[in-house]
Amino acid sequence: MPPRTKSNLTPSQPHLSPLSRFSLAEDATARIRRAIVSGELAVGAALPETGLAEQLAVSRVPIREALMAMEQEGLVEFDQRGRSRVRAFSEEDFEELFSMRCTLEVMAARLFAKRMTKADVETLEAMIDGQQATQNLTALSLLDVAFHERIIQAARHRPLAVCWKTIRSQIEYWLARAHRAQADRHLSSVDLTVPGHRRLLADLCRGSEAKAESAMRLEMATWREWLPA
Amino acid sequence: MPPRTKSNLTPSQPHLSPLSRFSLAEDATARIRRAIVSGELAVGAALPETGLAEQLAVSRVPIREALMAMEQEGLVEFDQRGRSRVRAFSEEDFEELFSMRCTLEVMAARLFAKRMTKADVETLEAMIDGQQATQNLTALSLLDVAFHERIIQAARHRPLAVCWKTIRSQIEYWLARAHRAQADRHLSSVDLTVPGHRRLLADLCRGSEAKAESAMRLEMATWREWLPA
DNA sequence: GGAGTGAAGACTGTATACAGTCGACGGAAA
DNA sequence: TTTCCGTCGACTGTATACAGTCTTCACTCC
Repeated sequence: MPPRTKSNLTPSQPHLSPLSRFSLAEDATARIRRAIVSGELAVGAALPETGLAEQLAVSRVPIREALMAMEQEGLVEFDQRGRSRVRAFSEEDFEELFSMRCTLEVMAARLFAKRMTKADVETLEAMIDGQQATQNLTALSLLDVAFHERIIQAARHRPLAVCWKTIRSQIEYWLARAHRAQADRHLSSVDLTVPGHRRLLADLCRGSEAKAESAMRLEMATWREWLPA
Repeated sequence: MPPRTKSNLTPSQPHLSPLSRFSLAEDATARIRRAIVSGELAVGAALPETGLAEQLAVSRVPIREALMAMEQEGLVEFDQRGRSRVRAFSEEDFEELFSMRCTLEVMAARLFAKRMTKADVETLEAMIDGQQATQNLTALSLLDVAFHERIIQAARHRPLAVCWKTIRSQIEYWLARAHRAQADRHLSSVDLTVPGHRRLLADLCRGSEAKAESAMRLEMATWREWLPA
């Protein structure tokens, strides 16, 4: 690295994206989310602020923020007294989650068909290639969700993105849960996911809202059937 | 009130709903929300935690919670440094809000057609009667939103209710804003709202999902046209 | 034995204290 | 005059302290 004097630090200095500083609250949120999605924290487990603060070696303040964020994501629920637990999902919860996802993703598909850019498509293609190269099931499910999220981002619709955030973690939870339940059966899931995504992307790119909608409905139905109850 | 001795306090004591204790954070949220919706807090105004805490005579902790909740509701936004401001809405924001509302309410209408109970319908009818009796424009707009929220509650779909909560306050904001802008023109809005709601409710009760959807789309279109940009 | 009672512990809600960052402003040097 | 630099003030992020509530459980009194 060349020696850098003050005079080298001009405003036009390129390629130095600002340091991203995560707060302790954000870190705690990510850590707790991962613990719930992975099953490390069992369903119904109590989440006392003091205990979590001790484990994560921070004060209760960032933990409180994290728990409130996780409630918004639907992974944590509070009782009347303010105590939080890992949310227990019922069969009905899953059906509701699925129908909500369907509604939001169909809306996203129509918007995508109208608004997509070349860069969007290239990014998505690259993501599919990344899925192709994956053998790890957990990683594949995360990439799967990330792919759909990218479509929603490309829809460039702020309220839609906010709504999506309220169900995204729950979808990850269900996928991870399914994988844990029958890791063996799904070893071929790459062969299922990748062509499905390629076809979906191709249909979304035709520019027809109606075609985009039906393609997304097909993708949703596939996901629904694939996922055990 | 009859004198009450300890022996009268049996578990079967009726009609004493538990005291609802609002936390300072909830109170602060409601107060700040009202201030933004009513225009008391101007668009773009800084919302320093210290200042709000002083005004509301609480510490910064409940204020922080309130601001985070308001961000989720879309009325407050944070900059990179964590400072919050009253969100500024653009014309595009309004269009996005409207299309999101349309998607969610159509979904709710279909669910309502399937799941409504007699009690739901009676409640909604009573709400319409309440609107009929209103002359105050601000009160009417709140009742209008409450009516639609009641339909969504009757849809009994948890993720849908969560998504609705992310846009509800923004809708109230736009309605209040419209009323402030042209309070005179809308003195006849009762005559517009009440029959519209009656017709909507009647169509939702026919039990046909398709009819419910088209009725709700009509209601949304009416709202859209009625609301100035 | 059973119901009432009181003290202890666990936990949240709220307040206060502390630390670090960023921007504004003003003064000094080129 | 312009630029650089340092100080100050405002504000957030985090930690710690305090207060109040609910549960539990043993104990006492009937």
